[in-house]
Amino acid sequence: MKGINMIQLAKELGLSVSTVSKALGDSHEISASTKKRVNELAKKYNYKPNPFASNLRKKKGKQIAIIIPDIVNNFFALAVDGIEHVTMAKNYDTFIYLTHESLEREKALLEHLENGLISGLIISVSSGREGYGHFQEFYENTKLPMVFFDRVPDLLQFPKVISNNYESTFDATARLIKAGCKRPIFFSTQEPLFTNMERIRGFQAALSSAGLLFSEDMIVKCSYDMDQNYSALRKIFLSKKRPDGVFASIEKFAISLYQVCKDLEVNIPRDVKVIGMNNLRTAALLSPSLSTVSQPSFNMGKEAATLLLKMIEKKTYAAANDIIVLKNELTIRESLHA
Amino acid sequence: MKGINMIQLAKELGLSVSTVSKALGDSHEISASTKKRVNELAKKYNYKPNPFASNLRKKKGKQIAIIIPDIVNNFFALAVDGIEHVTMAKNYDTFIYLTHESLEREKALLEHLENGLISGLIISVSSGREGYGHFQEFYENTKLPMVFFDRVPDLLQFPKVISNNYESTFDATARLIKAGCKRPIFFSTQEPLFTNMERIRGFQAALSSAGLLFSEDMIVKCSYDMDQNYSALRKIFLSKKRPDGVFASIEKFAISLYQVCKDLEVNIPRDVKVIGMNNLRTAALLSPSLSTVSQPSFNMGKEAATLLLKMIEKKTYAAANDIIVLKNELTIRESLHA
DNA sequence: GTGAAAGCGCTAACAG
DNA sequence: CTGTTAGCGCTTTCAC
Repeated sequence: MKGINMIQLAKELGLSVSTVSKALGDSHEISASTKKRVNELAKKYNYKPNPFASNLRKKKGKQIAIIIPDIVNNFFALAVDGIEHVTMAKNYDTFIYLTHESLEREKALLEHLENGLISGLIISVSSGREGYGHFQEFYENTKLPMVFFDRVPDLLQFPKVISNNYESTFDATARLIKAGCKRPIFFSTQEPLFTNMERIRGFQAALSSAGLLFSEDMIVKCSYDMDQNYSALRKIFLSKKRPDGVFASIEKFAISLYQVCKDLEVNIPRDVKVIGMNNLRTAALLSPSLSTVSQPSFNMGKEAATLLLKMIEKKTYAAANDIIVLKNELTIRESLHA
Repeated sequence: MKGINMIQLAKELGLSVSTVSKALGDSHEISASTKKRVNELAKKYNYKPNPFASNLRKKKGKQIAIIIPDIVNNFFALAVDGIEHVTMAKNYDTFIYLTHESLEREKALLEHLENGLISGLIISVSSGREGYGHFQEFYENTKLPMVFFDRVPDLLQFPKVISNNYESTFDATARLIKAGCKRPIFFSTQEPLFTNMERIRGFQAALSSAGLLFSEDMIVKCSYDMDQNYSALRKIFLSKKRPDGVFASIEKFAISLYQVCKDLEVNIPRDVKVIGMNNLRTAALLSPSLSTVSQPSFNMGKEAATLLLKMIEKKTYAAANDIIVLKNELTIRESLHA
């Protein structure tokens, strides 16, 4: 029962392997009747073509990979959901790899994937600290279709799916200011990620357009480590130059902030107004409810996967410069009330 | 540069392919000096063995699969994180498949994976509605190592990683009662999942041990659809026989409940006390902060993967009856204050 | 310690 | 419409 192969099938049918192969591939050069016979016997024996053999022969397969920094983050979880949605529909198998924000890990992963395991790659970058040479190199070595989403290497010529970070951060910051903030700060990642840079640009532009002065210490580099983050924020809120508004660019950051404010009895929104960039379903249930800029994560995943599969199946050419921009959504809640 | 293979390597080295193969595999029958030469040239050319060829030849590979109902759920996201933690360390590639609670999808997936793509499987089941024949069948057909976690098929003889659902639900329910609840209810999944059954058992036992009467309508079957769920809960809280305590067995359920209570102005914890089974980082920040039973999800994933890889690498035999039980953690917060 | 040869299961020319 | 043949790139006897 286990491991019946085409040769045995062919033998039992009194046909040649190649005929069987073509029949199973629904080739036009095979008669309907043989196709039927072949398919029936294949089903009877629960025959499944060996993907290694066929991939080896065809020099490609229906496997792709996702490389993301983290899965315990609603944004990425939703994106994976979106990706899986389309790969499943098209019968692709999807590998998942997590970099945990480690550049080393990301490089090692790409190098590993040069072995030809996959036919395409969806990536959200872990860091821009040392440039994106490894992606370029991967591409040179493999010529594999790659699509980036959200955290994209801005300087590289690859198809990308992003959301309108500049505009939405501009709008959010404007709301912060409108609600009375004179000295809002921006909780930023430590790495020079394009996504984050765009948001900072939006933040700055909103300040300047409201006639407020921007200073470097308005950008607070946060850590992905919750404990470290907590201490750093605590220090800031204990200092005399306490901020009166916060834009938290990452899901985790707003959570840390809420904890700090709770413990220090800093009142949100009276003492400090907050907007968080995230996709937490619980945002509306926090105390106070958290105003959010949420990204269309599921759809970003879907778009990225759709694009990738098109490239793999060559239904589209030279997608290399495609940039798909989706819209973020601003939801004002209690944390921003004047 | 792209696609150099062993034959070319061998040619350039003036060696035979088999020698090169053995050298790269660090075989004892190859001299240290040739090994060195081979490895150096391989590195120089960035040679990567073709996994399809080697998998085909060896009839197995270093790929495994995860099948889970959902990734947009902190429990599963954390479990995947735990799994990836160990597969990464051992250089396994990990496929991810989502069933979205669909039995059909689950069956189709298993059937697909009978093609031999993977060497092992980690599963959290989507439903027990029609038994677990498909898992048994998959095993008969493939003899592949399989490990179940959390949502496990209780009647099947496979290794499992679970947490102490009975005990922790018992304890949680006891706390609900101790806080004054006379008529607590249990928000349950619709499917007869083992996990859930265990929790219900714990719930019932706690009632009976406190001398309270159990009635069938204390078990409320919730939907995974948030909207549907919302309406159903709303109805319950508008009825005259309003519950005074809730144990929410799934992450989403507590969220829906909070929304309903907020909208209906039912006060938590005064009017109804709540404990939720989940791993939300925001539980402490909800209003009121949510008491939780949290599962050791990351570790469950780790244990499951560790066990699976051991089975694959035959370092352990007949693990078929292994059941690893980890402990859940009860955290009391405002939602339960008397 | 090294090499020759067979073949994993499949696909794709090419012939007929 | 069907069959023959030649590999895909690697591992593994078995000789030497």
